[in-house]
Amino acid sequence: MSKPVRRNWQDVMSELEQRIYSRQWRPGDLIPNEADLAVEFGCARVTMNRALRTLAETGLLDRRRKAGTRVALNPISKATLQIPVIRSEIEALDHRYGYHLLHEKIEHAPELITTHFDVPSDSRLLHVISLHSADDTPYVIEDRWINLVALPHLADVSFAALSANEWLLQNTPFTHGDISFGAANASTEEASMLHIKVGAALFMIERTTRDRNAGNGDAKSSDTALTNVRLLYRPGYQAHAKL
Amino acid sequence: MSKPVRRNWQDVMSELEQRIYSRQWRPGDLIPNEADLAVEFGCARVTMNRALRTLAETGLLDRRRKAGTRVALNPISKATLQIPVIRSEIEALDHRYGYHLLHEKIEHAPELITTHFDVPSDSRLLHVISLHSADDTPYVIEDRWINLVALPHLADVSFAALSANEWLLQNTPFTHGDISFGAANASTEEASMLHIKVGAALFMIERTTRDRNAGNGDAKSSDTALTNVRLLYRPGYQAHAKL
DNA sequence: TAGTGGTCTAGACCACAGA
DNA sequence: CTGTGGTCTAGACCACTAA
Repeated sequence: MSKPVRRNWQDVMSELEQRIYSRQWRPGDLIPNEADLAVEFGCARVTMNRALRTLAETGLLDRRRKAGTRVALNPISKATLQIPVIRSEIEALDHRYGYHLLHEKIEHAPELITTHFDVPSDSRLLHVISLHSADDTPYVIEDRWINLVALPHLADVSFAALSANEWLLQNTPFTHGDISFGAANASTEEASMLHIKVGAALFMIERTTRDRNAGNGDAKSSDTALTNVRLLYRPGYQAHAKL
Repeated sequence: MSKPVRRNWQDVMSELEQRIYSRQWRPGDLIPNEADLAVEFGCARVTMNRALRTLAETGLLDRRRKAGTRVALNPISKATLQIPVIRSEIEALDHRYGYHLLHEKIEHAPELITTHFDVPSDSRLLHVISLHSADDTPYVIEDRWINLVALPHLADVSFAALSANEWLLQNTPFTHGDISFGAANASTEEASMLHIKVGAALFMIERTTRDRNAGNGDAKSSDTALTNVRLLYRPGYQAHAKL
């Protein structure tokens, strides 16, 4: 029983992890190729591939064709954050979800937004500001711009009852997007909305979602920004993730 | 050519995505099972499985044995954040990296930390505070506690020249951990370290790394916390990710 | 050019959980 | 109990890229 037969790719992966953690394979080391490892572990190459690929995805290994597989020098931690719908997030905490529409208007957007959306700077875009609350305590401010050029049918939707957050998530397919995290001091307005002191540190998420196949349905306006949202969370809020 | 033969799992996945984005399959819909889809697409079931599994991992599909595969109601966005070594992050921006050790002492830790580490509350833990800078501008404060019970050899290491961040990443294998993101107002001390105003909103990352197979090398003290670090970034800092 | 990872296929068995 | 996804296997060919 010198080499207990590993049954599935997760077991194989664990064993590989062990070799890394135990420093039998040290950072930078070139490890044997898939085929050899598969033989050594007594599994099919596909199984070994899955184990190695998964480790590479988590950043523990670097793989390159012909160059082989190496233990990563900087085990770049990849944290996978789940970004739930705000309502779900609040209800999962057993709080009563509340939603208030504060502002909904077609406006000329600041240049920052129009360049981000890649639309003419005098475009009229839909601006929606709303407040989500948990047990009647303000939870997060949602400040959103919607690209009516790409989503013209949204001009008539009212977000009085249902948040744009939910409506868009469930009704607007997007192919990709980018997101950034930061912090901001509460402005006077924001402070009064959240019932907190001016200047309090707020956790901020800013997200832009895009669609490669958007455009009004005719052209190939690839990579169209659909909406940009800035979420300002109440003080003390933290987003959690596992490594 | 009604059904162009899809060659690889990524093509298959794209076609599946299209059916979702085009709302041919709407949120909540039950879609055909793997076997049927494989026949329809003219590929092996394993290939279809890979495509479906990948979509499920990105949150676009919900899969359950026997219950089948459904288009996710809440396409929970999963953002994968890369957490690089601070030095790499700064150098990648073409800035000169600087490091200053501000504090390094074995102390009694606050209870918050000792309970987190699951060590006796009077344990003496290594406390390291340091400052990372970019082109001589303060970039981030690193406030770290190290579990000397699990990592006794660290008692003698000096972090005067090399940051604990790097040393630990490259020398201390960890199997998992958790991380949280938030915001904090700069305290008087923090403000003076970062050369900013008191109260400025700072983006904060707090991370605890653990090891299942730690312990001093003898026992099976599973799930031992190795170190906890709180990073306070200069105002304006943002972490970016793709969706 | 040759070695390595990336992927496909067909068939098989298993594990889980809904009906 | 039975349908579904989860996985394994062996062999094959392909794609990339370092040498």
